[in-house]
Amino acid sequence: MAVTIRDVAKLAGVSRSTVSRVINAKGEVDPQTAAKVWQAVKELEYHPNTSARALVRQRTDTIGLMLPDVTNPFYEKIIKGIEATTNAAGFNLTFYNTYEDLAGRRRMILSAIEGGKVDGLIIVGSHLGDKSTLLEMIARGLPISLIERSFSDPSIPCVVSDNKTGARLAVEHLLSLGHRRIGFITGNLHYQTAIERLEGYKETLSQHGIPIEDELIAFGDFEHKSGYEAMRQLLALPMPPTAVFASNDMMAIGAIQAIGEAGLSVPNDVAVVGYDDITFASMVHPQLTTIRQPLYEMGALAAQGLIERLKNGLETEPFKKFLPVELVVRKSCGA
Amino acid sequence: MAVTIRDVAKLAGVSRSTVSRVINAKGEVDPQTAAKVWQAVKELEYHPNTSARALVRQRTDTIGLMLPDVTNPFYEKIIKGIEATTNAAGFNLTFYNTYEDLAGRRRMILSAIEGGKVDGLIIVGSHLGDKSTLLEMIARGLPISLIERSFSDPSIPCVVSDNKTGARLAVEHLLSLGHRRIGFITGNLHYQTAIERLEGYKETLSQHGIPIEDELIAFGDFEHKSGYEAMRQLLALPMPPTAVFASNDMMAIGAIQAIGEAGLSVPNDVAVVGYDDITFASMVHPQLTTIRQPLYEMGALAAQGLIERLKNGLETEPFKKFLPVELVVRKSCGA
DNA sequence: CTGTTAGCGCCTTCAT
DNA sequence: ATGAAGGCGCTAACAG
Repeated sequence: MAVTIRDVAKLAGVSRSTVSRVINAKGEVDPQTAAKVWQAVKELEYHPNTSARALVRQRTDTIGLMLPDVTNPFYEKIIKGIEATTNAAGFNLTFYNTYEDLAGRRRMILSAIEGGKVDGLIIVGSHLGDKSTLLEMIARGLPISLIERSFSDPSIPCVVSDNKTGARLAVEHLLSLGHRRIGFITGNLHYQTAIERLEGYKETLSQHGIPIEDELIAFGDFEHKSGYEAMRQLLALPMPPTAVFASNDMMAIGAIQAIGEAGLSVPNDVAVVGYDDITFASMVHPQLTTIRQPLYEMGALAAQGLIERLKNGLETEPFKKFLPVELVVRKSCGA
Repeated sequence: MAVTIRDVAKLAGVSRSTVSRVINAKGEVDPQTAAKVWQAVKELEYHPNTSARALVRQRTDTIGLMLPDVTNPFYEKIIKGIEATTNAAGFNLTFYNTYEDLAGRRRMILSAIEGGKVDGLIIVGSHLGDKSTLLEMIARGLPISLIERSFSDPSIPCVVSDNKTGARLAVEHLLSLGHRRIGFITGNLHYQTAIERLEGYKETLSQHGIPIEDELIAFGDFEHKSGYEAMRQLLALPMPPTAVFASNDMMAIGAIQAIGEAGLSVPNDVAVVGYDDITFASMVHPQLTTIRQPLYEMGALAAQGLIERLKNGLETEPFKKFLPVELVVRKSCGA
């Protein structure tokens, strides 16, 4: 059996409540007794039982992070930002991979929070079809923070970045380099970010008096493979684009592969811009010109907001953060 | 307050123990009452409290996965293999990022298991300096499974792959392509895998009558950046290698970047072989020739072994798995 | 400053 | 087939 608080109490010659006071630094305790208790704790290598503690405290001090897939490189910086913040605040972090399973989402959220597995939840990048579930959860008062998904409803805490401006920066960069036939690879259009970036692309072209050609818009789903395929499609056009803006870096990397396989080179034959600035963007050759989202900061802010809410209860004002993005010029455009 | 088993009992007009029997499918219960209970469960959206349940059952049905950094792409396939297996067996999975913090490792393990956060632990790729901690934990009888780290002690369950043969396959492939000056980029030599791959490189060259030249061995640490820097160093040699074998794919990708920046091309000027076959290996351009470790399977096996141990107690025989690797020929060697 | 007491929500004998 | 009672390990009033 594992060592319990009774064992520590016995060894230290005090009551269980005193041990509890000492290890939780609550209430006044004679320094002498405290020392004896710590001594016993060390000697027995006592570790308070997490379940027992959570049960009586009615909180777990852990936050859940729900996203499609932890192992997707896109989430790296968001995760690091969240992790740093939760760690600093003394919270544990546990991951929930949804694998896009819309049907299971509602149950997952409920079982996580209502089942007392976590005190609150951070949800990243949810599908537009999740709308009603999300609204219901918020209406119930469940402590939830959203990243990359916003609602006009002011009661919903969320942090998003400026996707439209991001797309504009990308397109204008290519325009300034002299490109006029600029292809676009969409993300999965069931996601808010994908839609906003597409809108940004279209609006920017229009503003510069360039007609939008449907054949220059290829549909992807944010995955590497779809970027590769979309690029092949664009390359097969009678008049292929001289530049391509992909809705995320993974697809941009896929596009670069397709360009290379076609015997063409980046940026000489085709310029490529990505989106996100994931770690890999600067690791591939040529290094990717891209739009940087402040992913680490977004994670940190979402975590911070949730933690505040957890500490102060519902009286905390729900926050809405709208973060700026920036163009990062590297090698894939020949700039 | 969250709904508890009392609420369900009251609504269904039965006692709490009956509710417990129904939801856990234990003991005989009248189908009629069972139906009433399920009805109440649904109506109230009852979710059993995880802590209370864990406290009385003395188990959490969750397995911990301890690794340096979940967001490192190397772990993707291992994680997926573990996750699929634990899910299928009804276990939850929680991650522990160690960030190479040797000092904290012992405490993390103890607090996870002794604190009753997890029933058992899978530890991936631990530093050689962890030896005593690991041995101590095993000696205590803690349920732990190791991946990418083995001990001669038969009581320690571990799954590793054949690193020496992997290195041999890589070197022989380059040899067969006519290369004679083959550079090598080591991994972090505090890890078993790095040492074994270095040994494989040296032995293979010797067997083929090629002298080992120290200047052709550059030191890396498994990170992308170190591969880049090691390659620059090799390229600066009076007589640079015509081929390079990197101890993992991330460093190989870094090496390709350095080669490209030097105005040379892969595979025409320098051939490159990686190791691991992470997902990215086939996403970069040119696609990476590499040694495939059965990472998914390694994860699955480690999880399986741990779960068996958890179910059967200590009487389960500790397992040792030694898996084969294979050469995957793609584009980075010009084969 | 310290001990006693009473649960937290659930499962599990033991009766009935 | 069902209910009553006890306790998992811990914390938090309440006394003293």
